[in-house]
Amino acid sequence: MSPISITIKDVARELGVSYSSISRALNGKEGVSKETRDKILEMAEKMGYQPNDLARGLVNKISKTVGVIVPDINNPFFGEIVAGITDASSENEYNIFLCVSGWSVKREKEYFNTLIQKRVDGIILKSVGDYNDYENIKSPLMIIERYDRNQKFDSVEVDNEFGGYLATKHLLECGYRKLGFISGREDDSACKRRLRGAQKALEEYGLTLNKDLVIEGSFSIEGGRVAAKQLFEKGQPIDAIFGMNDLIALGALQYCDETGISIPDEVGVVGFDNISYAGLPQIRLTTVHQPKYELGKMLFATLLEEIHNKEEKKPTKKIILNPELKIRKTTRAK
Amino acid sequence: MSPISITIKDVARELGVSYSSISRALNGKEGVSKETRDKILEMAEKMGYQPNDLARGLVNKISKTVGVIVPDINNPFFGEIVAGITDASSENEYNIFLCVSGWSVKREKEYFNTLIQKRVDGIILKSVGDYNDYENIKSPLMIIERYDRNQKFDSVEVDNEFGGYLATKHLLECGYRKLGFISGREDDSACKRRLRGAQKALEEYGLTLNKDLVIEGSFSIEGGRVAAKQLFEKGQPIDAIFGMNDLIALGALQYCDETGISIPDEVGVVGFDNISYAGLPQIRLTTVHQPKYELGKMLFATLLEEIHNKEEKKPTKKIILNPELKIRKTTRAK
DNA sequence: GCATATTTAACAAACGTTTGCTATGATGAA
DNA sequence: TTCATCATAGCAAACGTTTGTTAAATATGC
Repeated sequence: MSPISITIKDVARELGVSYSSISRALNGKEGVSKETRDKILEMAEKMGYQPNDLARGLVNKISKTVGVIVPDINNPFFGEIVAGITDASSENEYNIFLCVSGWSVKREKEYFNTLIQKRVDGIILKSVGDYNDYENIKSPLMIIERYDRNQKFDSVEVDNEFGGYLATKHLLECGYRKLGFISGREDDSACKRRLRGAQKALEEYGLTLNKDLVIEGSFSIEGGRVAAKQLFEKGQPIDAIFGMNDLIALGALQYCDETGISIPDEVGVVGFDNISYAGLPQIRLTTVHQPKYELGKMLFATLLEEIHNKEEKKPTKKIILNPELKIRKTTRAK
Repeated sequence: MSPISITIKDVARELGVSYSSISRALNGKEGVSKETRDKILEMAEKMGYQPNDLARGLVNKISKTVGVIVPDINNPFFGEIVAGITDASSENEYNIFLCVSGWSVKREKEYFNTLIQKRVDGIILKSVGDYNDYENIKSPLMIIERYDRNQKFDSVEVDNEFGGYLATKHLLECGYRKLGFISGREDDSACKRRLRGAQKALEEYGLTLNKDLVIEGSFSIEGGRVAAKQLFEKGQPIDAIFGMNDLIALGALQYCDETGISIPDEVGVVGFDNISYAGLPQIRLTTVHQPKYELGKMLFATLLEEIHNKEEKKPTKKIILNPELKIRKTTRAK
């Protein structure tokens, strides 16, 4: 009757050698002669020995595991970030726990807790709540799109304010003047900063951001569609929409399609993120590009640094990448 | 100097009680009086005690963790399946390790190994290689789109052959006769079965599947685009394309757009999966719907059953859901 | 050939839990 | 009062590793 799972001790018994030697041989540490090392390696291989990472983690206090919490894995923005993270992590022999909060603060907190219990080495988080809730966390934490006033955590993100500025300025340059804005969540920090950028652009044109024309929707196609409906039904004239992400912009486009509003003549639309579908010939959404995959890679790389230098308290890092305007066919030529 | 992480022993010391009592209290087991139980719970809470799941897993031999290996997280087909899996797992207090093989057999194998080492309770796998490689695995294994001749593993999937049949029959009913097929990978079992269904439909129309008109591409938009190019440049007349997934079909559409081929008059296109973008008003791709999210939920639920009944060897389960044809505007009316 | 340095390997403690067993004290029956 | 019963709580082993320390064996220097 073979054991469920064969351990270091089984190999040791088979070879009549102590298990400390097995451990050292397997980990390439010194203190074993080449001869016994080879013998051990061979036998371990032959017996199909697989180290138990739970036990390893317990003694090493390193689980080679990180947690990733995102609100929505089906939004390609997060999908691509996660792709970057998994690639970077597997290059470093790390595994990731994927947690999808579904925009629920409660679930996010629960996930955070179980990750702590799983003793992950670090966490990469896009919070839907308040980052300050995580203030006294001891494990390394990377923030996607941070905005904690205290700047307690490392973060990697695109310059959202500048992105919002680019998008809005473009609409204005195209001659649109009655801009509506569709945000994702009331207190999403990235949205806030994109709006701040928008305001800047408007001011350059002697305009001002009308709070009435900023609709709170949700970060999804359907959310964009209903928000667009609300926007148009307010009665105020609208000739352009800045959707805070591509999904929202896609939803707005859908609404215009349904109601026969012609794009880009009657109304111009610009999104944010540049998800892959935005570039399809049938869509060709004008949008602000974010280097999502690279963002993911950097998030992991920076987290890993943090993990390695856990001891020395270095100043928090805030890495900012540049967004880029992609002009396509949902805005008219200047 | 507070300890890095506070343990059961710290709580015990604080309370002057043995740690077995702590454990029993925390786990709601009997053998502790209500009085001490309350005292313990309160103190654990106050000290911010977080159980160590590594230690727990070590003794319980259950890690409350499952591994998921998919080829590509940015294909919404897998994205939605994973969403279903994560939702189901979090309902059951499980965490998932997300592994993205990038269609590489080597990476898939490596991931599989590390998952074993992490002592996951089970694995959900879409293999890009041969399932028989996993023949003598002891841990519960769920297969996405299985085709192991020996039927050794449980699986949940859509009836691919029927789906292929539906798509092809639809093209024929619309009057298209010169069908080209774009497959994802040479030996992808789902593709094979979709083609078998296609063959059946062709035969009903007295036609036969011409191997020359089956192109091996890759499961991506770009893959679909170049495969479509190849298909048309073969010189044989083509008036319809069945892309083995929506990404491929989208790529074919893109090629047609670039070369001025009009859809659906000159050429009809049908895809497979019904990813959310296929339904956008600008796209409206005719395709075969798969209930992806539900697939994910069932995959996890079935795996969990397996985990719980690990002992008794039950016959392998093969759950098959029905696909559904979504007729939209990339095929002309009958 | 002897003392010493060095390599190799074994022992045992530790990591943070769970749990079977035992000891203690209280309770109840006779 | 005495004995059996029972609820409560403590002890210690176990899970599968890593690693500091010690012991044995071999090699080195004179």
